[in-house]
Amino acid sequence: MPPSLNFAPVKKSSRPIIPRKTIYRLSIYTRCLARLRENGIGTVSSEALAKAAGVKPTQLRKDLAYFGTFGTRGLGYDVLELSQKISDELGTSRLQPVILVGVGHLGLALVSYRGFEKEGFEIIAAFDTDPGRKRDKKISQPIFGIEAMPKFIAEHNVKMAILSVPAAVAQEVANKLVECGVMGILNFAPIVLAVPEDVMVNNVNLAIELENLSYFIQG
Amino acid sequence: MPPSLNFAPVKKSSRPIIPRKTIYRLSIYTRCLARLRENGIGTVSSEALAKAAGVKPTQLRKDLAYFGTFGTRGLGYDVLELSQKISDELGTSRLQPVILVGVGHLGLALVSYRGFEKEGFEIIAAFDTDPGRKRDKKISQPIFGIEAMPKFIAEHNVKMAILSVPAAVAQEVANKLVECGVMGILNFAPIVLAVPEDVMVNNVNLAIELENLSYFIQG
DNA sequence: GATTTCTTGTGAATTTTTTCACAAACACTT
DNA sequence: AAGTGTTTGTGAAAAAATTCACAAGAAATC
Ligand SMILES: NC(=O)c1ccc[n+]([C@@H]2O[C@H](COP(=O)([O-])OP(=O)(O)OC[C@H]3O[C@@H](n4cnc5c(N)ncnc54)[C@H](O)[C@@H]3O)[C@@H](O)[C@H]2O)c1
Ligand SMILES: NC(=O)c1ccc[n+]([C@@H]2O[C@H](COP(=O)([O-])OP(=O)(O)OC[C@H]3O[C@@H](n4cnc5c(N)ncnc54)[C@H](O)[C@@H]3O)[C@@H](O)[C@H]2O)c1
Repeated sequence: MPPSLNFAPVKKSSRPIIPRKTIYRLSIYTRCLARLRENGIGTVSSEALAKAAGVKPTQLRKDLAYFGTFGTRGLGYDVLELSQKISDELGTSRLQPVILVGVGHLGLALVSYRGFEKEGFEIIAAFDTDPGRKRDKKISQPIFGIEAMPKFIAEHNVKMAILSVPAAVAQEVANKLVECGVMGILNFAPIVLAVPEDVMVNNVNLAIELENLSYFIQG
Repeated sequence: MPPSLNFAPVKKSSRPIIPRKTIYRLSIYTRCLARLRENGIGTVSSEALAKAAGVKPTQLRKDLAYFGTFGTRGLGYDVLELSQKISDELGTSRLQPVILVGVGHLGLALVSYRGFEKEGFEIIAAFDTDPGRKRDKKISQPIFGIEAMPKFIAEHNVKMAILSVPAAVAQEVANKLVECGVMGILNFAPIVLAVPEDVMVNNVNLAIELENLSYFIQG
């Protein structure tokens, strides 16, 4: 789930193998820690942090145990230090360049969203078959024609892309991205993309999320 | 899963207990089956369908085994029949009314998206503190002030909502939704919502999806 | 400084999920 | 109608993830 929704087996070469679900939760923990920090809280127990993150305390501790021990018994975790350690582990200490392909209704909302920068990402450019029509909107990133993509990806060493084109062309565009060297795709098109196994796809399928909700609420 | 991103334990009263991940996959299977149907294919083996869905054949068969046996040995599954059976199980045979709260950049894209209807959902109305400003856009649903929400939910028996308001007010709006009787929330705000345990929240957190991608591609 | 109170870290137990392996069932061919 | 080739359905095994339970360590209190 999202979570959920992404099942591909994951291979990692170096470092200890950390379960994918743990990685998701680490992301959640950093966000909870950020809020604690904003509120001037310096120390937090696994119980309190777990509650904020919506998980059990033992799970939080187990998750952290995969890559180190950071707490002080009888006291808890130093908020700042733990934030830093998780960021280091996730590799989000440095900003990652991301491109977006398909500047339609959804793509435009994503491109104009200012929330990603705070989280360590930046959509540095967008591409569309019909780029001209989008220029009037007040967004800061450049929008290029799709033919400019290969050169751009190479020059900026782009490794991640957001794919928000119609389903009918999504596979074809994904192929092009892979060909250009993109290793991670966040896919909004409601299809299962076929990619080489060293390329990772995370799917965001809103219809499936709704379907899932509807199943579980009607017991 | 993305999905992926949703860890809440799930209680279901009646019917056999089907794992949450299986439910997600059932949704994927129906979509693959729909494409097969469009291509005029009447029968499919677990191997072919699993490949299309990006899972292993034995997993597909196990998933189906949770609620019945629909295949013909030596032949495979009838595409139409299996579609129908999964839809029945998921309860997507009938259209579910959904409302959206927070008609901003993202909310507008979602409201104007015509893809949900095909999937058995319909955003029947949207709500915002500032509804007037949005009216000029060419969308078919009505946009109401937030104060009209309780009455609307009650009258239309709404059980699911999409939440796309700023993070700062998301909890407050979620509380209101729960109070009105909403049982399932698809949450786009990057915070962990606190809700009663019989209310289900599916989170879509794009920054976390990107973070996750970035972790796994840099090995 | 001894004692009490917390809270972590973790091996073991449990639960859940996935995969294996193969008999049973059916289709298709001749 | 017998024989051959597929493909399902499913118990059993394996793997993965979660939870338990508690010893060990550190702080706070007296
Ligand atoms: N809008 C939503 O709320 C929403 C919700 C769920 C899923 N989705 C999915 O997200 C995707 C985008 O949805 P949308 O509503 O923004 O669609 P859209 O039609 O508004 O936008 C698609 C954009 O992709 C561009 N495009 C088309 N072919 C292209 C190509 N070959 N290369 C580059 N760009 C190309 C088009 O010019 C257009 O700007 C679709 O797959 C849709 O199913 C959208
Ligand atoms: N835009 C994106 O691409 C994107 C990406 C990831 C996450 N998100 C998240 O989605 C949410 C919405 O993002 P956005 O970019 O559309 O924001 P936005 O500011 O464009 O829109 C928010 C809307 O909510 C309305 N609103 C504010 N308070 C409200 C209340 N109490 N009740 C009802 N409506 C209220 C506002 O009037 C506005 O129309 C945010 O939580 C954001 O973090 C957005």
